[in-house]
Amino acid sequence: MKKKIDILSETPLFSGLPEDQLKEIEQIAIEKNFRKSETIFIEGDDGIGFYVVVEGRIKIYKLSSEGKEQILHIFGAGEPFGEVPVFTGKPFPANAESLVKSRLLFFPRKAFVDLISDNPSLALNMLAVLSTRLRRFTVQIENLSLKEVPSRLAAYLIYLAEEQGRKDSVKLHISKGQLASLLGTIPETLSRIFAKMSAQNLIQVTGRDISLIDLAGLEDLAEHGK
Amino acid sequence: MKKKIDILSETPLFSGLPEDQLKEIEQIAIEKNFRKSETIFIEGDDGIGFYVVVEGRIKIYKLSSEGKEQILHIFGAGEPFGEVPVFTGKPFPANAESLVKSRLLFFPRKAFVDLISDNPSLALNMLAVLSTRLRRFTVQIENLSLKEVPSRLAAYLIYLAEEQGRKDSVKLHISKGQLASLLGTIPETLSRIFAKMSAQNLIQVTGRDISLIDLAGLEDLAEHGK
DNA sequence: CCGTTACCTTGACTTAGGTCAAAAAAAGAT
DNA sequence: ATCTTTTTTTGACCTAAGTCAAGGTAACGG
Repeated sequence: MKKKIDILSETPLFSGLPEDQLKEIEQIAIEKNFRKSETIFIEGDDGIGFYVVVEGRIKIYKLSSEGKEQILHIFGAGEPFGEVPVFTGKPFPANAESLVKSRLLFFPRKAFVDLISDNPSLALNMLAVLSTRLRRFTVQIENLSLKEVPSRLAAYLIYLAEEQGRKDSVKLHISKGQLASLLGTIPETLSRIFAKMSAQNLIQVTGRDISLIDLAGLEDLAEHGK
Repeated sequence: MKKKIDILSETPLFSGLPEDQLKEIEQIAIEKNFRKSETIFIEGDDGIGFYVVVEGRIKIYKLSSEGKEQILHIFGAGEPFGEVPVFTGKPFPANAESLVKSRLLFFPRKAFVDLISDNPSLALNMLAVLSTRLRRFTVQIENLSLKEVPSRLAAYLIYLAEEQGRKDSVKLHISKGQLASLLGTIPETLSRIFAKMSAQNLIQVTGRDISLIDLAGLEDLAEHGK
């Protein structure tokens, strides 16, 4: 089991900060544990602080009035989430739920704002985190509105391959149903597209393991359409 | 013609800052002027600074490989844009173009980061700006993925009515073609939906002037589907 | 090991909304 | 005003992807 301070020093939000400041940060952090599928907050809740994932996996999502889910992010170890209300003063704009048993650190709003106020590096780190998040949303909007589902899936597989440091196979860390929700579609459609891409010899699917057979083909599919 | 410093004090980014700091900020700002339909930056350009709109209107957008456009934001007086590269160090994730003749202030990256570094209020203001932007993107993703075009249009009209402080009529400040792009659709579809909503006596359209005849009906359409 | 539950796939069908083409209407320019 | 260009509308058509329904497969607790 990792120590809190080790996680802190590894998260981009706190990277490059001197030891004594990390200790201060650790002081205000409160550990919270969640089992699988627990709600951490829901849309409209007042945000009295934000979280950093120590271990586990958290999904941030929206629900339509008919119950369809769109996943906005899936956060893992070292990633902060729920910061928006800290700086806007408005409620959470989305829901958060643990996908697996998770250990989180909670940072109360006021204490954290005080910390940022006399710590420019921390402020700049947080600005970088939020800016990176804006960048990702830009890509997500582009995908949803300008690309078709097969292209989104191809792009996601390529992204996963880079993230996992392999270039010929990837392992999904979420169920295919959740992947459908992340890509802005439904399980039936995703299943059919996996089948089609397999038939075209772009990939080979075995449960959650996916071999990328034709990376160039996938890149082409991701950029231009089929 | 407004003075630079008046605009600065009115923008949320600089609100609440003491006079002498505003003067410092003004020092580093460089005025730039653009005619209608000029490119300010394109996706992939290195961001050497960000902008604040003094007057005019700027669209931030993405293009698909086939040339379809998705507008991400339309910014008016007092609003900053192009800040993401300042804090991530990566290139612009989207394109920016003037919709009309516009006057901007440009803030060079380094000078601005220095300013933020010894000015916690400015840092917190910038965090609030970015957080608000994240919130808006959340809504945009929700709209694109969980709502149909008529609902998005209804929601947009309601938003405009609030913004313009009237509750029975709004005036579009962009062309219907641009509105289509903002809503993630195409002009033909938007035109048909305007026609249908008029037939249903929800609205009445006269050029860019739109009367909101049945606000309750619009709200229902925006929340739940047709 | 077996039953239950959750997850995934496949088929038949429907539909929102996109494409293409052309006309009509507005907005600018000379 | 009149011509030109841009914007908007309308019609006929097509297709990606959603819905509904039913099996199949894998995962899990007892």
